[in-house]
Amino acid sequence: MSEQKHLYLVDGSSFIFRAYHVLPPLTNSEGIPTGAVYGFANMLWKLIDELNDTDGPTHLAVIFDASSHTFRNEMYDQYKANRPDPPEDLVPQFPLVRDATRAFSVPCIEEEGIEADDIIACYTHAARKEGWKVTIVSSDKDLMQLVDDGQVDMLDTMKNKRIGPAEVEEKFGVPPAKVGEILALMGDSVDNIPGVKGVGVKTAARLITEYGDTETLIARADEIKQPKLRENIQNSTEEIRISRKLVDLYCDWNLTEPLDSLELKDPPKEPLAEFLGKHGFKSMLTKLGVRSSGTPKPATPQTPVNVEQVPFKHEDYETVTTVEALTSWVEEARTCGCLGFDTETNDLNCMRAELVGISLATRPGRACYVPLAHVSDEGLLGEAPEQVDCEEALALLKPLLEDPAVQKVGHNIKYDLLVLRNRHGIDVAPIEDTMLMGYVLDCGKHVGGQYGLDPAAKRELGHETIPFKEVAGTGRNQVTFDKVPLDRATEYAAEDADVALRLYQAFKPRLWRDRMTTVYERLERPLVPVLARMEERGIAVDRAALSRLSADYADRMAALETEIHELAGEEFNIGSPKQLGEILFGKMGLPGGRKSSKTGAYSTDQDTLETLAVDDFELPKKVLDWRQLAKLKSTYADALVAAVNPRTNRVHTSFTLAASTTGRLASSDPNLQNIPIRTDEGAKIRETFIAESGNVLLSADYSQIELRLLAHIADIPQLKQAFEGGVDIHAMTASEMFGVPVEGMDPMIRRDAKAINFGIIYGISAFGLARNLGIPRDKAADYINRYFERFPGIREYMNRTKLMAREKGYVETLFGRRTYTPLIKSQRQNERGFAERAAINAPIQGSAADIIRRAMTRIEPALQGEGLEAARMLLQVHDELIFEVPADKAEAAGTVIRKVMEEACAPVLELDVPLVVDVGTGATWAAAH
DNA sequence: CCTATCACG
DNA sequence: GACGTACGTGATAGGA
Repeated sequence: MSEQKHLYLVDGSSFIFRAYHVLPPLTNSEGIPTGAVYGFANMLWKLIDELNDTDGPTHLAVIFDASSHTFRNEMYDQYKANRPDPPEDLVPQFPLVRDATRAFSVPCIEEEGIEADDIIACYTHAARKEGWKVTIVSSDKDLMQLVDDGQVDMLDTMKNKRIGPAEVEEKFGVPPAKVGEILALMGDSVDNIPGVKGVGVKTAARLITEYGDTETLIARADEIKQPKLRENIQNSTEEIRISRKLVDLYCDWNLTEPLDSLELKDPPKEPLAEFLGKHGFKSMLTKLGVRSSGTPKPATPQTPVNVEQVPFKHEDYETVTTVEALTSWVEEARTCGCLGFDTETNDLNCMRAELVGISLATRPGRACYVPLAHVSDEGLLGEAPEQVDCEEALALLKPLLEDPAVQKVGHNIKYDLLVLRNRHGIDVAPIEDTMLMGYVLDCGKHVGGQYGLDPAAKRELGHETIPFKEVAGTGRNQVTFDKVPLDRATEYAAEDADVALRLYQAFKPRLWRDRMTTVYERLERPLVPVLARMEERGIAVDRAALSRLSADYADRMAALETEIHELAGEEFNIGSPKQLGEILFGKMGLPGGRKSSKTGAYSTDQDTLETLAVDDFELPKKVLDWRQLAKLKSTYADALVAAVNPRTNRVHTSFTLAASTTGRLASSDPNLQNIPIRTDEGAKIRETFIAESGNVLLSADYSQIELRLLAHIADIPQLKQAFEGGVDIHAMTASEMFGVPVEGMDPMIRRDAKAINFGIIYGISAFGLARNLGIPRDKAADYINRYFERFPGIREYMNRTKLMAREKGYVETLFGRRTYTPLIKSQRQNERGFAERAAINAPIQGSAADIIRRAMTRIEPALQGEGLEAARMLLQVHDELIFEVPADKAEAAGTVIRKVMEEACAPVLELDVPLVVDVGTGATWAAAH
């Protein structure tokens, strides 16, 4: 028996997945995930070392899938089309697993166009012919076809179980040789093998036992007794035949490695020790007889650096002023794979900004600044400092910044992307953004601009960065960056690139540890270039129309002002809430004056003034009108004219990915997400947003997306049915609550139900609902109780969500985005109340935000695929996307856009409710609605 | 710089 | 029983 050769064939792919799911998300010192690699290496070790002589391998190979496209895709285009992508923290482990295999001196075998299963089949057949024993290390059911009495078996190393013909027959009810017939009938939803509807393993086994194979079954299908089954089989003959072909293993391939070359050798110690040491697999090093403290030198020149151990030394940063120095930095950067990167400009607004310099960091502590457009600190009067010619420097930098093998790490890199794209034609890629990493990791923990570079450096690295004011001055003495002397500029600018690189090293392992890599890589990073393009395109406005509106508003305001002053009996500043309050509630003695607890001033907000207006007081009515005009004039008409970029003649907003606690975007400078629409006067502003001639604006918005998500997340059958059937959701709610028929519903009752539906999304309270509807509080409480009675799932959702927030400290969206709720355990009940309502709202608002983000990353490629790249996405307003499209392409583009938006959850998720998108087009934004 | 107000989803 | 309360943003003007 000792002469008996025994080949072990390891199904590499399936094993990686199993190791990944079993082991915790370990990372090596470089922050690269290695959990699956560790599991894999351990298994190989076991196979080599621990099996006894009679069972163990004399020959061994690991088989991988080379690519996802194989000959089966040629046979059937839907094959494995539903396969979700592997988890993000598994992807970088694929090459490492191959490294591990080679470190053990075990051959890796893979072949473009065929699957690991086929390669395994080919080797199995070849070895069997030679009279060898074969063990397939896998638990994949497709491979069970190969099991054979006495000569071929399988080994499930996770369960430590051998699978022979008896085990196969137990599982499938037929001998191994017939397993292919069974698989063809059963189908496989994961691989998209159709099979026959309603046929599982039991039925398949019965049919194959009776008829022998699928062809005979098809030929004699009319003999089947059960009518439904007979019909299904007769209707699926094509599917059965294609399935039979798909599950069949291909074994005509010429072996790339001859059988004998797979002979198991003792792995040479040194490369193995180096591999194990590099990834910190200490227990295995010990087994190998190498003490981990005495681990050989690090394997790569890029020493794994402990971020905190490299001090910040500003004097070590280099100012690059010659072509030679720049060339040498570019060369160094090319080898480092991951480059810290930042740009300096003369303006915070990136559409107006001019590039002033670029900084690079190749490893923590090693960074430089390349000034490109610095002038003397006296401006153009003095002599400019020596620097590389801008064009020449950018020509040297462009290949680096566009090199697909060098990741450019920036903090808020969208800004840098735009500056370099704008007038320099450099498309920086691939990118990483440490601001977005910090945002997904800590969303909700910080407020305001706390994801910016300076606070992040303080928190994550314990480092105080040089404040901008320190180099550029403050107030009226502040200068633009091109006037900062090069030595100070270098300290400041190079530090930013250095910090970005260090933050990357700090965040990357945190992302993996918290399992937030997918959120970052799917919902944040890919949006950066998409938003950059939207901002760059901008949107056209009718300046003349805006100016006319502004003048009209000014006239009407002046008229109102005179009337208001007459009514008040004195002149005062209508725009001052304080003065207005004194007039209304002090001097005139109107009823209902509420003083705010904070400032002690009377409240004069819309609600208050409207209440007074109902009682026919003239002055508050006129103030309301005046306020509306003042708002429209200053915030919109005047501001939009001023925002038109003279270079492009369009308005370019800036979208922030890291602004909100829920995952929504924010728009600023100017904010184009709050352009008026609700009143007729306001809609006139929206009419000034126009398409270029020959084009139309196209608006595509999700209908009731948050309520649909509520129905799905809280699992409310009535809501789900209403959405499924296209029923008016608010009328349905009213009908359920008040027992009135949907037909001929009183609009006021529907209005109440609508307010309640929205209140629920906001984490309803009786007080809030009462105020919103202008009804007594006990009546509002009664409404809420009735709602909970009719839809008990809502209360369960609210309780479940609050509990999750308390126990884990965060809540999450359907796609895994987290919002931390630090105040959920506050002793102050008002703070706690806020946190609870925000916790209830965040999964709903945030899931909607995730969905439109997914759509936005897919829409441009989808349009391109249809030759519709002329349709350009311009704006996002939370549940709406605005495009500018050549008029003759609008219909086709609308079809593509609708499809992408409606299917944005797939393939990760299937909602219990349909998503519906309304599309409209028109010459203006108002008309597109 | 903070507060109040109001535009949007 | 009292406490204050709808969720998420950004821009503007007034006033300390």
